[in-house]
Amino acid sequence: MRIATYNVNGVNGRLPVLLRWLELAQPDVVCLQELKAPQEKFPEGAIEKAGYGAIWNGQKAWNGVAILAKGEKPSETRRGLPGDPEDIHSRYLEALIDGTIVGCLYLPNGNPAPGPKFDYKLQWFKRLTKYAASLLKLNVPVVLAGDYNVIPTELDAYKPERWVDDALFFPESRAAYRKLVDQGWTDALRKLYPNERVYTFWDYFRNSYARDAGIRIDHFLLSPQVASRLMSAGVDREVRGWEKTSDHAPTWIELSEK
DNA sequence: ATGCCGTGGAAACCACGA
Repeated sequence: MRIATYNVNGVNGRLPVLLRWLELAQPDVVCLQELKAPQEKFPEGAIEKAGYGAIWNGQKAWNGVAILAKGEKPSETRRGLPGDPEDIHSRYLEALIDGTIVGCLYLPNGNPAPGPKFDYKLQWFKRLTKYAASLLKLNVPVVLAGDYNVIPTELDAYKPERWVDDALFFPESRAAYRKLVDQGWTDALRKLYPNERVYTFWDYFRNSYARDAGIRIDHFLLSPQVASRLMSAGVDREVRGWEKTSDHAPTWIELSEK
């Protein structure tokens, strides 16, 4: 089973690119972030025509997450993180697909830091960490995939020194990510590429993609029941070079059958 | 050192992103 995560930066503006990539890559499951579309404007028909069932948690203009599954509608198990009824951002969606719990998340950016947006990021992180612990306790296959908006280590940035004043690389952000992983999750890409620079995002400006000035912020965290089935992983980085593309590239993992 | 580009929504600019 191949599971992908892709921050599309606008699902309607990105639709041609998304459909082209789906046709090419044929992932079994896809987690999308930054739909930037209200619930009623999700392109359900086009995605269905491409062979995918979908559930989504939309929001006007910002945020928004979706889960697609080839040939079936994902069975929704959760919409939104627990712990803060005041939080109206659409940043979490979860489904049970083929016996695996797939959580699709879009963690807050947090800039400018410090400030209220950074506080919100850390709060959201805390809620995610608490909820993730409860998922681990289930002792079932769980994949937490998405845009974590965290550069975990210096190995995950083209020029780490450029990011020291950024919420994605603040010590608190990295510590929060480390604390989450240390519950017992496996960072799939880093597990398979322990010493290599693997990027999932390149700025639109400064010719970043051509210079390969990227960062790794889209991650897969695997529960032990899934980690043992991890066969391969990668980034479809050529998609980042397409016309009218997102600033993120699709990232994926391949799991063996149970 | 810098939102330099891009998206969406509202309004001929602004918020937001990383």
